[in-house]
Amino acid sequence: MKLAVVWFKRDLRLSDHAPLTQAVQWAQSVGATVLGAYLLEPSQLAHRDMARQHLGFALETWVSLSNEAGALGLPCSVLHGEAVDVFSRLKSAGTEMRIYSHEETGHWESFQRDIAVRRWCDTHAVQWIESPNNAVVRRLSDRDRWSAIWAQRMQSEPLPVPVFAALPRPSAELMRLLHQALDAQWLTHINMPGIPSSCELADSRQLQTLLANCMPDAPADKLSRQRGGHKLAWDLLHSFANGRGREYRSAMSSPITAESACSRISPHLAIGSISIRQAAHWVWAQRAAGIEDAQWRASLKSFESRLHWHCHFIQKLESEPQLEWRNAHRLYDGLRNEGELTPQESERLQAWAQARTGVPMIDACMRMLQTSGWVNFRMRAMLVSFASYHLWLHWTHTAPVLARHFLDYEPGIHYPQFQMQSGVTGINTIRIYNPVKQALDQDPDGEFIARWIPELAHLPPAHRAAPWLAGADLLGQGLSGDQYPKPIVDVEQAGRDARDRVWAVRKKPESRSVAAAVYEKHGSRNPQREGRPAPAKSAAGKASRGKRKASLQGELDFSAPEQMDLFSDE
DNA sequence: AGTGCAGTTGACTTT
DNA sequence: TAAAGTCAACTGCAC
Repeated sequence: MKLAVVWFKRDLRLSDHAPLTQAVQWAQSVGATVLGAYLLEPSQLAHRDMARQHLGFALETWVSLSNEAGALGLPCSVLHGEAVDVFSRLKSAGTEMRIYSHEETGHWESFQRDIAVRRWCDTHAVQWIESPNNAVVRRLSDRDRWSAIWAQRMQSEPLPVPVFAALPRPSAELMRLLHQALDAQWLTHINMPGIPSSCELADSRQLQTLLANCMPDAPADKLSRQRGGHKLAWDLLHSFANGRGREYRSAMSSPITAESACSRISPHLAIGSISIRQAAHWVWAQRAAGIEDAQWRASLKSFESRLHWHCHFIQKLESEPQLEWRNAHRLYDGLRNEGELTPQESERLQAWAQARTGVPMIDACMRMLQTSGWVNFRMRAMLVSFASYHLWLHWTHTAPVLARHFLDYEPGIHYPQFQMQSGVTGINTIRIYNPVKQALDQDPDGEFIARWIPELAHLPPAHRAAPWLAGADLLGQGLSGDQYPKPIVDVEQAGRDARDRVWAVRKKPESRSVAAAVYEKHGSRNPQREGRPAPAKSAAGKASRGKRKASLQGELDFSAPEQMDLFSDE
């Protein structure tokens, strides 16, 4: 008896899924049965970055995949247990087994889990065939070549949903063996005739027990987060194209306009209900139709570049998984406290995480995130900047907090971004966001602050960005410490202090050579972004400045590469 | 009309 | 997708 297990990880889709396609091909050639499996692994669910919303979104996506797959004739099941354990049980059903999956770029524990699975497969005569994920390259030796690989991978046609009809149905004998091997409680809601459907999955007592064990302290799922399922992902792209995204490029910066002008497909990309290649082909199809509107054209271009950057960041974690817990540029080690928090640090971390820093734009963005699981990129960068610079907290303490809040949490984007926004990569410009300036720029009417911090809504709009500057007469009218806190730091002073401390490291003579090594391994080689000569100016003084700049370009220019950063697609 | 000057703008540099 | 600082050109206005 032959069995091909398609191990779905963060690639919950049926189309453009190479492992699934390959499994079906093999199964047809040797008469094997294909089983689609989604694993709920206690050790992975217990990771500090995981929250119930992630599992909720994943299961919604899985249910839609599983129902469609069932209708097409592919049996799918959720299997509970550690990966090696689950595969051992499947193998013990006496099958000749193969595992098909994508290469996963995840956090350290998933990396270790994959090593363990690989070792188990090698010693148990099980073939595990992994396919590359999007444009991420395993064992990339030369960063210079990466952009070309991205283009090559993206340009090939997305794979269609395989035809399952010709596959042998799982025999009663196989089903009996699987049930026996997995034990009834390990095999949940297989989508085959006569077996309960998966729609009650998220409410099942089994799952609640599992969650209670793995995430005992996790807050409840977010009620107003986006919902999962590949159909919803495509709906988002359609509404984006039908007007919502027209002003994407100019509207993505303000949290007010970004909410609807951004594509919002990022959670779907994170769980893989749509592939980067599918999204890229969608963009190109829009463009092929011819675009009259300059604004929409610019927005689409902007959107496409984010698909590129998505993989660019994940590639960093793929190439150096230690980035999850170690600075890219080791000279920054020890700058902030990585160990146990002092009581003061702990208080600052709590205030930030609980949206009571007393700095309205920070707290407003954190509250939006807490409620919905999403805020636009610029505001995410500001939240990280504030924690890392003004509050002087090490990113290893703050990254898990936002990981649990981001519905679109993607480890490969999250950690490189946290390092970048904390100024510890050495190859990126140090960006210290001023939350008061951001409030005035992105929320000039104080509308966003009033929405998320009703305690401040009675203040005149001009005072909402920095209520501590408001006169005593205004403060007396109900704005007091017991309603909305005073700022826990002096924003101006803390920003200056942080800048001085980070630049002190950056200016050390040995810093430059380490940065060069970081750039060699991780830096962006996008020719459109880098080494572009400044446009020549006519005036003599400007020409001489231009010349000076040009002469510097032979050296490693730390400000040009990596100028464009993002947490996720917006 | 031309000059001096404070204030503004924009390009560019520094941190 | 930073923010602050520098510098020169420009502007509006008073005289």
